[in-house]
Amino acid sequence: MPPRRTPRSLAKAPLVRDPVRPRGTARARVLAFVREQLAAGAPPTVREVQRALGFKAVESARQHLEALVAEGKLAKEPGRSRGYRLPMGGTPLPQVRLVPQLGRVQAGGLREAIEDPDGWLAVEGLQCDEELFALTVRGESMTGAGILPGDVVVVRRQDTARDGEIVVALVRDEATVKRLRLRDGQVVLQPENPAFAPLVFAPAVSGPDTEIRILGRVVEVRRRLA
Amino acid sequence: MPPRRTPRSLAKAPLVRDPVRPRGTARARVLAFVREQLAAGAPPTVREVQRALGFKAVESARQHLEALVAEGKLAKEPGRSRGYRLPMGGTPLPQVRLVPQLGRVQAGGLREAIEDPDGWLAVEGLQCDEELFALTVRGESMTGAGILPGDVVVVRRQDTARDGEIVVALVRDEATVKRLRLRDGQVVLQPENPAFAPLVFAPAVSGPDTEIRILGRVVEVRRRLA
DNA sequence: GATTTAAGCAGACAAATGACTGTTTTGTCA
DNA sequence: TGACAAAACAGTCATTTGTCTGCTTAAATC
Repeated sequence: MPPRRTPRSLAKAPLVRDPVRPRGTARARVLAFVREQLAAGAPPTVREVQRALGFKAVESARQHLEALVAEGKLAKEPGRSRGYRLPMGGTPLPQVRLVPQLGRVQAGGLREAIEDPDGWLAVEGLQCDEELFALTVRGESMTGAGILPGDVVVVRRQDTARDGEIVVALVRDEATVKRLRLRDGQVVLQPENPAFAPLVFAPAVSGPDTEIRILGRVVEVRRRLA
Repeated sequence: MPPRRTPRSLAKAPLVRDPVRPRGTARARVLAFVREQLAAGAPPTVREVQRALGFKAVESARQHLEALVAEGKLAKEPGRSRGYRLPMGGTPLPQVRLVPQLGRVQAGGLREAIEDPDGWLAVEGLQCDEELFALTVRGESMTGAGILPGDVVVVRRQDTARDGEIVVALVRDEATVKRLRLRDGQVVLQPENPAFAPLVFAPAVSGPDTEIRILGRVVEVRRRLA
């Protein structure tokens, strides 16, 4: 809705469009067009469907859309503009959240790395106020916990953690994944691989000034196979 | 904390130092919300941003959105409702796809189970024409491959697989995850745990009539930690 | 030929949505 | 403190957008 300042020529500007090409029934072409628009970033309005299909009346497009909803080939979010979606069989849609995926984390540069991520990861079912990021695991020190090199870990940003939790810690300017152990006033980063030795630190409380700094807790592990 | 970028009034930028804001600035949270909505299927309206961020005025949300466009972190299609997109130069959003998550797979009931899933999983970067589903792993037979009980595997539906791939196979009315080995005309389902024995089958080609039937190939492994 | 049915058309209206103007609050710094 | 700017707020309006009602046309059906 570009009010006063926006020229109308821009307002009517193109969609992902194809000229008139009667392929399939009108209804099938409506469905195909909605799918294209959804893939292109946003579902279309009824009038965009009308123009794309060459209808002379808005209602023609709307009838096709409603018919597709009745057939179960489309879903609709009532009361919203551009409310047509792909049907999900009645089960509720997961709450998807995008999490920045970081390449390399340097000392102190966590915040900068989050600001300029290498990519984005879709994660579900997590609190909206949690600060999350994702890292790719290097090394085989956690294979015993089912975390292999190349796996992606989703990390909840926090400065402290409890005994037994798997954390991402910054040790000597390098981020590593280990299991945290708190014993006798010591902080131990415990690998889950007999070939690796635990890292033991003195202070029981981590902070910006200590040798070790906890960046966060691992809340999810992902692995892509080929 | 490092100095923030200067988003506003670039002409006067040198004189005015940017104030240090609390962790999740409002503008950053607006950007995150738009990204999430785009991943969920459609960009939000200005008023949806307003409600999500808790603004009491629509204009507050709109100013943030326009500022993000000026910063180049968002793009806008003028003249359209829900016209905010990601800029072409930025990091691309993952193409999120929803995959049905199945509870228990009975013999022959895969198609029915897919039709009526227990839930949906957001998966990215996969071909749109692939038929995918998700399963929860039972048993410890694949711990050596980093697949633990309770993990969720994303499976690409296919009847055959190649040697060495991790597959989901239907054996005696039960779906199991194993590594596939094809040797000397035999089909071997190889566990990755010394405590388990491989399952050996005669025919090199699986089908509806044989003892074993391959349901698909594991393409992703996920594990949630508390 | 009359009836029915489906598809499309035309126009109108109300709600949703984007945008504008002006005011108030809030935080920073001289 | 007071000046200043950014941010947030409140209210209003224009455009878009969904939806409704009634009408026309064409094909199928009896």
